[in-house]
Amino acid sequence: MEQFIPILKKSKLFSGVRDDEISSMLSCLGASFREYKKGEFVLRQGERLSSILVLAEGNLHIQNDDYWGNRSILGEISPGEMFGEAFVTSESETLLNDVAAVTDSAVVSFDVKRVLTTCSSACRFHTIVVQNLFCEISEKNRKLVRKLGYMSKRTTREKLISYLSEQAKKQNSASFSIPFNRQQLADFLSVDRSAMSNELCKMRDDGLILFERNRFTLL
Amino acid sequence: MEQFIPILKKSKLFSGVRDDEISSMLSCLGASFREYKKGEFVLRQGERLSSILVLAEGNLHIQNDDYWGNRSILGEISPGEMFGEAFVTSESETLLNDVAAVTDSAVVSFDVKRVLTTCSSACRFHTIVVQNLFCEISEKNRKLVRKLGYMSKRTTREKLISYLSEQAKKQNSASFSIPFNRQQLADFLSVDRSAMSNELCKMRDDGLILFERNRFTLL
DNA sequence: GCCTTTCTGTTGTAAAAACAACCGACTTTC
DNA sequence: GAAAGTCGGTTGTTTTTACAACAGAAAGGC
Repeated sequence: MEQFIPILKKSKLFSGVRDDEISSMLSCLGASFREYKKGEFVLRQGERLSSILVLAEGNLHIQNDDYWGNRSILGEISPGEMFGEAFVTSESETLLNDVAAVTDSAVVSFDVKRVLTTCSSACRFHTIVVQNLFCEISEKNRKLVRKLGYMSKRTTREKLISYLSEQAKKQNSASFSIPFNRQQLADFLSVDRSAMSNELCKMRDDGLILFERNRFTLL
Repeated sequence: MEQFIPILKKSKLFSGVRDDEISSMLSCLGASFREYKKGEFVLRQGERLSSILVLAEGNLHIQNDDYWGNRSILGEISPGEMFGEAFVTSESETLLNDVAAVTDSAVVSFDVKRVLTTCSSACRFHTIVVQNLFCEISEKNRKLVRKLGYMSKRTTREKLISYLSEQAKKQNSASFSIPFNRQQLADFLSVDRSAMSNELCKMRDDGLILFERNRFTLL
């Protein structure tokens, strides 16, 4: 487990926690670790979850496939990000989505309930981690709200504009890369890929954007 | 403020906290209270927020109106529910939506940062409230994920079915009321009201559902 | 009661998206 | 380096939605 301390140290959840504190938390919380091959499922819809997970390396998609094979991508997880946290508090509710490894990935998991329930809050790291936990779950919340913003737009063009604008803002530049290919972006925005591809080209012809592969520029 | 203790006691945030503990928290956290008339805005998009809010009575909508007057309803707040919590942790980010009073409402606000930052976690209520806070923000998170589930459906019919099924499940009955009228439901699902109304009738003709006003039965 | 406002359903038309099929460019694999 | 697979773009058709305008029912005010 020790090899992940540098990675965990950079994660938002352990931000501000010293190496030796992380180390003691890992053993205290019975942290475990697992690797996943590209395409493998880290979590499956309908499962129950009792641990919080942090992606150590790789890339994950939170997604959902219906009977007819239509995929919907809820979000994307980058290294250092926490996931699954919203489902550990509910005894009754099961996972609403699959989590799949887009590339070979490594995941660290541990029982965050213990962070919240043990009365050892006197320790410095407990206080910090609880705050970090709250910050990161809030951020996830805002991410979902922003996504609902894109999805509530009525036309594909509006969805694209709101998503791309947000990315430009986030990356502080009119030129930026997105973490999706065309099919994935379409699944993320819940539109048809070919129709979206078509709309992107129209937007380029209208002088709104430039793009090449997953790199976009807003004009 | 004291008059709200019975209401706050029933809220999820203070679940498991004794009256006298709530009382001391209120003063400790400098809780304040305000009433809003029907139609008034409790929060406006773009504002910064430093307090967590709890609805004591009435009904609120988290919503967003674009330039052309198209409204999008993100969610609905019932008495006892917390809101605004996802925006207190971010110094930089401003509110993404308005919060409007659908009926005359009363709101209690207090600085939850103090719950998290003070080192007085030794007190019983601090521990409980932090746990409650985590549970409720997780629940909010799941609510958003569920909403994204409805919105990711491609057709109005599918959106309606997924939303109505979820309500039936939540209320544990094939017959249930929803907290929206037609226009509000359309704004919630981001579809056109008349088209949705039309689709509902087709679904009734197809023997899928029965409805009258805001009461629905799944068949 | 009567008037006004709000709510819901209906219809027709125009616009947009989904769907399906295909093509060429580029990658990967053996 | 040939074959298979992936990716992005294009086109035409069908389906669905948005939009607009209207009408009847229900609710609320005076």
